[in-house]
Amino acid sequence: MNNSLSEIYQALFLHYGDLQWWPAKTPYEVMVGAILTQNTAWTNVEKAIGQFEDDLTPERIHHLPLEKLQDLIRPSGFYKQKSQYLKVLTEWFMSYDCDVKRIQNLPLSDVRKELLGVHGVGNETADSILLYAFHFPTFVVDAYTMRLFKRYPLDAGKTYVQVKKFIESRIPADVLVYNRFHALIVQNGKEHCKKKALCEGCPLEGSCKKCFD
DNA sequence: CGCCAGGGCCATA
DNA sequence: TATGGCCATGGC
Repeated sequence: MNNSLSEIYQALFLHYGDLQWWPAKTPYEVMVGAILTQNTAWTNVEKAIGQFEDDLTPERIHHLPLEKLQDLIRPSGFYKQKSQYLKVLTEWFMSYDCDVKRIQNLPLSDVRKELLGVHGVGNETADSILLYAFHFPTFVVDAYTMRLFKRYPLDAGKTYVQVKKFIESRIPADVLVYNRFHALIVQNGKEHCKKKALCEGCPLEGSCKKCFD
């Protein structure tokens, strides 16, 4: 990965160190968190997941009445939609007997297409589940990533898939590296690349265009 | 009080 | 392909 994209990775890695995601106990908890965190602060997701008191399983969600499920996840916001999303995503998982290894034996592109067919699972949620729950080498693009490449002098493309392909074509497919890079982009984004650019002290200061959204 | 967070769906052009 | 409205809570 000898290109200017790797310079971003190197700069962030030197500054922040070896960050890792995803804070979850089981693959299924990753899936749930991926839904609950949609346009939502992670602190709110933690409150919602905490409501389950260490009993967060596909079987429980499957049998829980919709209203009860909504009560539990309310702190994460958008609870009416997300309760539906959790239901259908859980159905999908159960259609594989909740067998992660069985899913991992399928082609990445196939699983990705299936996830995108689940109502409530878009590009980022699908990639988050693929990478963090199933450990497929797929890169997760998010709002911070899009923002970074709008401001950085690299033509990574305009759409989600374009930016994703741009990165994946320049950085070898590696679960650990993709995990770390995404975590670094988000950490940096929280400090320096929100809607308002806060470039002071940013490890990319000087090479970034500093343009605004 | 307003802004915004680790999006996605849907209608519209 | 690309906007815009909508969904909802909690931290700051």
